[in-house]
Amino acid sequence: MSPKVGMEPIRRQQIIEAAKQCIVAKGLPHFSIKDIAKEAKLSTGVIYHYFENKDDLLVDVLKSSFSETEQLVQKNVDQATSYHEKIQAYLETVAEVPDQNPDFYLILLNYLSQAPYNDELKRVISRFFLNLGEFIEGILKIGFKEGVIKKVETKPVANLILSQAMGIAFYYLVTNETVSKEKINRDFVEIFKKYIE
Amino acid sequence: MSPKVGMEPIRRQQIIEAAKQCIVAKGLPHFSIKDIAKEAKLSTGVIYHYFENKDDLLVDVLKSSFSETEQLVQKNVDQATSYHEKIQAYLETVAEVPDQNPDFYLILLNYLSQAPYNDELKRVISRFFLNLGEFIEGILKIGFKEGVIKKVETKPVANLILSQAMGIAFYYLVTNETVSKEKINRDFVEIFKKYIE
Amino acid sequence: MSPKVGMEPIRRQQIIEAAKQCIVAKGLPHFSIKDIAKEAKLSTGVIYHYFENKDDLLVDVLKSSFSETEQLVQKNVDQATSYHEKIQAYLETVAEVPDQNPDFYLILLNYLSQAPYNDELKRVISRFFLNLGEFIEGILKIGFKEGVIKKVETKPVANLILSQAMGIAFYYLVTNETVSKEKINRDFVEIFKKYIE
Amino acid sequence: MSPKVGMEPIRRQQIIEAAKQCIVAKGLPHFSIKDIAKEAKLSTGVIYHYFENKDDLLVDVLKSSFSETEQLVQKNVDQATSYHEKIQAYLETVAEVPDQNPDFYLILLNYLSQAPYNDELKRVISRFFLNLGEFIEGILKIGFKEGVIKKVETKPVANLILSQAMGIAFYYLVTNETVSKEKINRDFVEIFKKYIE
DNA sequence: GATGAATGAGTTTTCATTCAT
DNA sequence: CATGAATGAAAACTCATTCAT
Repeated sequence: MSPKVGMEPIRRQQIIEAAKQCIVAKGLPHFSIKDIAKEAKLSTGVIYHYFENKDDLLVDVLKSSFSETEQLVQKNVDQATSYHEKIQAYLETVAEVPDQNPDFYLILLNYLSQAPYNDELKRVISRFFLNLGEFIEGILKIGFKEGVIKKVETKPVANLILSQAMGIAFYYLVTNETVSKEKINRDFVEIFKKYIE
Repeated sequence: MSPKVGMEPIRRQQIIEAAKQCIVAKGLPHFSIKDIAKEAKLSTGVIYHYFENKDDLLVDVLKSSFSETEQLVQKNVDQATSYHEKIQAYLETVAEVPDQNPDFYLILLNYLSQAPYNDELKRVISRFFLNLGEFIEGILKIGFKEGVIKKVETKPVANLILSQAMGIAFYYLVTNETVSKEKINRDFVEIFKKYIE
Repeated sequence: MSPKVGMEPIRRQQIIEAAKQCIVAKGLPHFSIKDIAKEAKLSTGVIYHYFENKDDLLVDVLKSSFSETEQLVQKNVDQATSYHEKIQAYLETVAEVPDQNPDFYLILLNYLSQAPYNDELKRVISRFFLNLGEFIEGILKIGFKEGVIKKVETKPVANLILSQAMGIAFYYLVTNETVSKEKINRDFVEIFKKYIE
Repeated sequence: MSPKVGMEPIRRQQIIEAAKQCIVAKGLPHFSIKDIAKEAKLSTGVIYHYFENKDDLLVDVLKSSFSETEQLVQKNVDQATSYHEKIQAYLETVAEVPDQNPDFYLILLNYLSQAPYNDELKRVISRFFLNLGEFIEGILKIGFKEGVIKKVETKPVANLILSQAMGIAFYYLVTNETVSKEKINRDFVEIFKKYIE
C-alpha cells in the first residue's frame, strides 16, 4: 500500500515530530517509546529500525528543534540590510519566538536541565549557543564598520542577549503571567540597544 | 545510641539534604528512593515514615532550597541602609549566587523543567519569583522616595532582573564557559543600574 | 494519668474492637497494624505487647465475634420454655442477626474465605458451627420428647438451617437488595418448621 | 517456535487459568503477579501486556468462572423438556457443582468476601445471581403454565435456592465434613420441591 | 507499660529493548 | 520494512515486626 522503500527520511521525521509532541505534552522524563509509537501511529519495533536507541532519538529531536529556530532567525535577519534593521530584526525575532513557536523554549528547557548530566547534550546545546552568539557578533561587527556603534566586546553582549531571552522565556513558561509580557519584550529590545550603543 | 523518639526534624533535614545531593549528582529524573536512602545512610522505608511519597519529598527539597536563597538575599540586603547600597547588594548577591551556592541554580533548573507539567511546582516556583520580585520592588520604592531614581514600573524591572540572572546562570551551567563570566556579571549589574536610573 | 497496671483485659478488648472496625471498613486483607493502632488510638508497638502477632490478634477477633453471637442466641432461646417457643426463637434470632448485628456476617464472610488456607481458622469456625448445630439438635430433642415433632436426623437439619441462614446473609451483603428480605426471612422460618414437622 | 502475533486470546486464557490456580492454592489475597507468571510459565511483564492491572485481571478471572458455571447449568437444563425434568436438573446441577467443579465455590467465596469493599465485584456477582435467579424463575413459570405448581413469588424462591446452595457449599468448604453431604443434597432438592409445590 | 522510629523483604507496575513472524 | 509479543531489571511504595528510649 504505502511505499515501502525510501521511507527513511519520512519515517525519521514522523518519529521525531511524535517525540516532540510527547516532550511538549508530558516532559522529557515522562514518556516511553510506546508513547512515541502511539503518537506516530507506528509500532514500537519500527522506531528501533530508524534509531539506535531512545537517547539517540532524543538527541535528534533536539537537533531538529535547533535547526528550525536557527533557520527562522537567519531568514528574518537576512531580509534586513543595514545594521539597524538587522539588530532590530534579530532582537525582535528572539523576543517573539515564544509566541511564534511556543514549543521551542519548552523543549529547550527540558533538554537544558539534562545537559549537566549528559556530555552529548552539552555539546549540542553549546554549539547552538555558539552559533547564535556568532550570529549576533556578525551583526555587531557590521554596526562597528558602519560606525553606528562603539567598539564592544561582542562575546559578553551575545551571551547577555541570549541569557536574557532564555530567562524571560522560562520565566513565563512557569509563571504563566502575560500581563507585563509585551512591556518586558519592548524593554528587552531597548535595554540591549542602549547597552550596545 | 541515637534517640528513638523526636527524630522528625533531624531525619527530615537529613533526607532532604541527601535528595539534594542526588539531584546535583544525577539530575531530577535519574535517581531513586533507594539512592536517596543510600546517600542518607538510612533504609528506604524510613523515608516514607517522614514523607508521604517521592513527589512530596521533592517539593520539600525545592522549598528548602528556596528558603536558603531567600535568607541569603535578605541578610545581604538588610545589612545595607541606603538605596544605593541596597540595590548594589541585591544585584551582587544575585550575581554571586552561582559562586557561593553553585548547586542552587542547578537544582532550580531541574525543577523549572518539570514545572510546566506539575501545578504544585508551578505554584512554589511562582511564589519564589514573586517574593524576590517584591523584594526588588521594595528597594526601588526606597530609591524613589530618596529621590535618587525616576519612577519606574517596578514589576517589569524585577522580572527582567530575575530573568537575566537565571538565564546567565543556566547558560554557564551548560556551557561551562568561565572566561567572560566576571565581565558578564559586572555588565549585568551595570545594565540594570543604568536601566533603572 | 490512666491506670498503668491491670490494663491487660481492657487493652486487649480495645485492640480487638479496633481490628473489627478495620475489617468492617476495609476487609481482612486491606488494613495494617498501623490502621488498627490508629483506630484504637494507640501506638503500633503496644499491640505487640498484648498479642503475639497479627495473625494471633485476628484469630482472637473472630473468637470474640463468635462468642457474642453465641451469647445472643443462647439468651433468646433460654427465655423460651416449650419446644415451639424455642425453635421459633432460634430461627427468628438467626434470621434477625443481620439486622441486629450487621457486622457479624460481614466479619464471618471475611474469615470464611480465609479458612480453606488456614487450619486454625478452620478449627475455630468448625467449632462455632458445631456449637450452633448442637444447640439446634438440643432443641429438636426436646421437640421429640414433647412428642410434637417426628424423629429427624438432627445433624443434616442443623446444617441446612445454618447453611441457609449464612447463604441468605451473604446474598444480601453483596447484592444490597432489601425488597424481598422480609418475605425471605419469613419463608426461611416456615420452610424449616415444615421440614422438621 | 510459537507464533508471535495474534497471541492475545491464547495468552489471556492462559493467564486467567494460572490466576485461578493461584486463588485455589493460596487464596485471593495471598499470591502475587509473580506467582501467576510462574504458574503460567510467563514473565511478569507479559501479564501487563494483556491486562491493565492485577484488579482487572482478577475481575476477568471471576467473569470466566461465572461464565463456565452458567454454561454448565444451561446445558443440563436445556436437555430437559418438561417442568419436572427441568427443575430436577436445575436443583441437581446446583447441588452437584461442588463435586463436578470443586474450585467454583472456593473461587466464589474468595470474591464474595471482597465484594462488600469493591463495587465492580459487587456488580459482577449481583449480575450472576440475577442471571441464575431469572433462570429459575423461567423454569417456575413453565411449571405454572403446565399447571403442575401453584403460583409462587418466583424471586424469593430463586433467592432461597441460591442462598441455600451457596451456604451448603461454603459450609463444607470450611468444615470438610463429608458424612452427611449426600443426605444434605437430597434434602436440599426435596425441601425446595416441596416449598414450590 | 507505651511510644514511634527503623528495617528490609516483598508487592505492583513500567519500560527499553529484542526478535520471531 | 513492520508488527507487537516477550523479557526482566528496576522503580515506588507497603508493612509486619523489633527495639531503644
